Amino acid sequence: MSAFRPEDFVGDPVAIARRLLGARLVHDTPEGRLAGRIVETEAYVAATDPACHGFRGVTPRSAPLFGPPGTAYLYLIYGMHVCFNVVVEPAGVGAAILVRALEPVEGLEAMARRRSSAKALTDGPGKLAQALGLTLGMNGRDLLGPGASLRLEPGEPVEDAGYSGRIGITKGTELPWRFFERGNRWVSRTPPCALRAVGLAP
DNA sequence: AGCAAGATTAGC
DNA sequence: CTAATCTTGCTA
Repeated sequence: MSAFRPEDFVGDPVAIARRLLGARLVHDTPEGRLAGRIVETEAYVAATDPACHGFRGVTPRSAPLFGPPGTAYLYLIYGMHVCFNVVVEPAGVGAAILVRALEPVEGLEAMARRRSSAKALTDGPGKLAQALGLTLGMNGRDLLGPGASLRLEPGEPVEDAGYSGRIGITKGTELPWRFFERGNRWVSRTPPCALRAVGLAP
């Protein structure tokens, strides 16, 4: 596989979230190329999922979420952190994969500058957005075009993946829609409640 | 028009 | 454990 096609992001959103592990998120900036391997994801689906921003239909904020597959959907959370998602499913459906963690691959120095820290570069949704310089202005962009400065590229599939309930939400916690590469240091720690919610712990 | 909650993070 | 910080979307 040389490049993603829109149809790679159509199908079961949960399966796509799992499959996205190992793909590369690349941002070409004036200071150089910033890239990371996706090691933690979560699926959100408007139709059935109360935690999804599109659950109550299209709103000004969630509009990009209803775009075509391979679109970027970014939003501001807690008034200060940007979160990055990849839209999946045909236009109008409203589903996306939140990228929660990256393993830094290229441009570590620039990432550290943006983060003003050498550690904790990309081990959280807000942190990776800051490290890669992702902003709300990138909302609605196509991530699959070969010329896109912000793009998604296929990578080696992740063999050893774990799953759990999604983190940091209050609705839909029982859905096993979070995926991560086992043993990767950039994956955020799984709270016990996220395991219990999906029956993985007593 | 007013307000509570939020797909988080850093710092004490 | 809690403050920070501000937009969104509901309720009136």
